Amino acid sequence: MTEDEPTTEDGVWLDCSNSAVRRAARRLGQLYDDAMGETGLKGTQFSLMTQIVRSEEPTLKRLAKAMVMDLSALGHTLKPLIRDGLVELVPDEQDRRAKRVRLTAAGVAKQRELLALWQQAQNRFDEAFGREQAEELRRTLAFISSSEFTQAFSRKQDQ
Amino acid sequence: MTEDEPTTEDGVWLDCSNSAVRRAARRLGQLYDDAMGETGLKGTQFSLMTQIVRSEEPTLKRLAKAMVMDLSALGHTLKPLIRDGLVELVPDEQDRRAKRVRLTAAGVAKQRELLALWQQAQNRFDEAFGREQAEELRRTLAFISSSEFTQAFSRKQDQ
DNA sequence: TTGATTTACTGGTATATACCACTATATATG
DNA sequence: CATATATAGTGGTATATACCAGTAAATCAA
Repeated sequence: MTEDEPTTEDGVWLDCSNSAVRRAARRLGQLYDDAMGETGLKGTQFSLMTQIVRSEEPTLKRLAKAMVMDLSALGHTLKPLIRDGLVELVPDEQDRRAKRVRLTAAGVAKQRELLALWQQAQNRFDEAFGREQAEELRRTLAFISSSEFTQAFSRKQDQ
Repeated sequence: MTEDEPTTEDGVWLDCSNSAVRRAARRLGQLYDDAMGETGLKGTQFSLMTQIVRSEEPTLKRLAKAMVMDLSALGHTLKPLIRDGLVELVPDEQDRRAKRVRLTAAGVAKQRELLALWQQAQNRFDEAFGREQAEELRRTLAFISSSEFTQAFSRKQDQ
């Protein structure tokens, strides 16, 4: 083997937390998307649909907060799912500014179908990474995603 | 305080590694982008420019690998930086299929300017999260990003 | 009750990122 | 050498995601 095309990923800049987490997100995106197979949906879309179920007809605002996502970004992300009849928006009765998000019947069925595929990917992740460590990593990442962490980060601003 | 608008982020689906890492990526993206301030660039663009420097005139292919990014995605991501005169592509002498990526003089200056802002954000992160833990997290994420991990994950495929 | 402010969402625009089909170049094979 | 194959990059299209400027509805204040 000559020295070109090194298999070791040399020279990678590993010092930035932001960069590190995005790299990992790209990698896991590929892995989980693969696992979604021929369903036509991506891992991100499955996550979003699952969060909608968990949140029990959240408003867009609340769902955006749960996803740590910009409200308008969420709106755009939902469009393909609405177009494909998996998700629908229902005006709130009390507050006519608000819209509630829910899965359609087709959406519920699709989410169930994807759940099995997701579980396989998740199992593979846990086995490859170690179940204990995987759980700890998810807790760690949830902490970083929390507004508590954002506040701690922001407080450091003034020296 | 009444029970509407709960400040606790309840009902968040925390079980998915893919979802967890993306949520954290969105959060850190906001934080690091903020830190880039009025420079007109985002944290991702700074990371990319820094990786270009570290890789010493990589080809697009090698840079994509270092970033754990799809080759064509990298091409698209580079476009605004090329348009703004911060990055340039130079055809390789030996292999005329390949193009090498490098910062222009303006790009080098800009990267240095951003470095100081990035360092502040990174310091805040390390203080808020704990320096030791931050380093361990980055190592962990680098492992997940590695092809070694992808192989381990993929081997689990066949039961 | 009316005017000011805040809140929830929408649409536009820009970057981030992936996959696919295509082109051009390089390499391997008979 | 000529052809088959593999490699590097480009362009199109689609989703992911952010910020900003608007609109409409709710709430607060005088």
